[in-house]
Amino acid sequence: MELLTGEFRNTLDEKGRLSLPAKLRGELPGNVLVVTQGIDSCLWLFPPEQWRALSAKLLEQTSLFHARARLIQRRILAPSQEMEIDKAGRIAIPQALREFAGLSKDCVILGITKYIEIWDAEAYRKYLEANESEFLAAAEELGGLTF
Amino acid sequence: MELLTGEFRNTLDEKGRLSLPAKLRGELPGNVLVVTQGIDSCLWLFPPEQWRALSAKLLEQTSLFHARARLIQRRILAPSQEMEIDKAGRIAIPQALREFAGLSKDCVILGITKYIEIWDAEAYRKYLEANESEFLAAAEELGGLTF
DNA sequence: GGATCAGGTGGGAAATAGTGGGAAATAATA
DNA sequence: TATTATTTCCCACTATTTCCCACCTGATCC
Repeated sequence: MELLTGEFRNTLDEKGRLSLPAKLRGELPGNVLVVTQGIDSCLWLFPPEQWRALSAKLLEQTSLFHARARLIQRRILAPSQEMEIDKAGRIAIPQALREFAGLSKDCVILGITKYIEIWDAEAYRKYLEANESEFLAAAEELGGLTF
Repeated sequence: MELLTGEFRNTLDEKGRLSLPAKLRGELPGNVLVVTQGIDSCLWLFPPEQWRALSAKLLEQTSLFHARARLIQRRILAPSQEMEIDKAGRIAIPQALREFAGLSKDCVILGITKYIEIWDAEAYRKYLEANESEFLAAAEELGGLTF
């Protein structure tokens, strides 16, 4: 698996299906992805292997008897579902997740090296707009990196 | 049994029955679940095996002679009931538990890897809303997890 | 330029899941 | 014991999901 990258724009159809760009699909190990709620209003898609690694780490740190742990479990682990990529290269996004991310028709698909994000196009535009200055500040902090 | 995950939204009918999502049902070992009061206003559903393990651990740590222990026992162990899943894939939620979790018509069903939670939809929305900043703080702390 | 191909989109039909409700069985009440 | 209420079992309707195929569009190739 090479690095998953690229920004794409596809449409969610009436049945809640979204085409994964062929460029990304080509880099995936199989035809199954784990879809879950991201932080910020987007969805995260992981290849099952990666997800197992991440969720195992999360589970280690959490106990049913700590409020914070329950919050993490409910917010990240619980919403996750394994979904199969159909013959046309689409995944069906479960309804609860569609609602969470506010997906309507136009979606943005981001390849972020090891996982994929899905945003509602409009929501993503607003997110970028709202965080532009924060981004510039973060970039300043990276100043130490020489290039 | 794989991991039970996914967030679903089903409706409690007039007779107090709730469909378990097929996705979750498929991962369950049998057709019996132990239902009990959870922490926060939700119900917990365990496969009998898991429940035995958890309740045994709870009992070990607790003594009849400590007030706190009795509280744990009354709050978690006592309300538990074994319920059977009917042919249509539903479980009947005992009235006392329905009241505890404030279940009305719309319910949220969460698969949390080893057990299932049931929430009133509205109550869950409020819980998430009330804890959003706590969640973001917790997520920041997870920053140590490399991925 | 026209044919071919691949990626993306839409939709019909069959199968499955979720929901509601009737009737029999059981339990509770007077 | 008669009556009422509750639970259980079963069936039926509806919505959703899944599977499959067809179409459109833009790029490539001859």
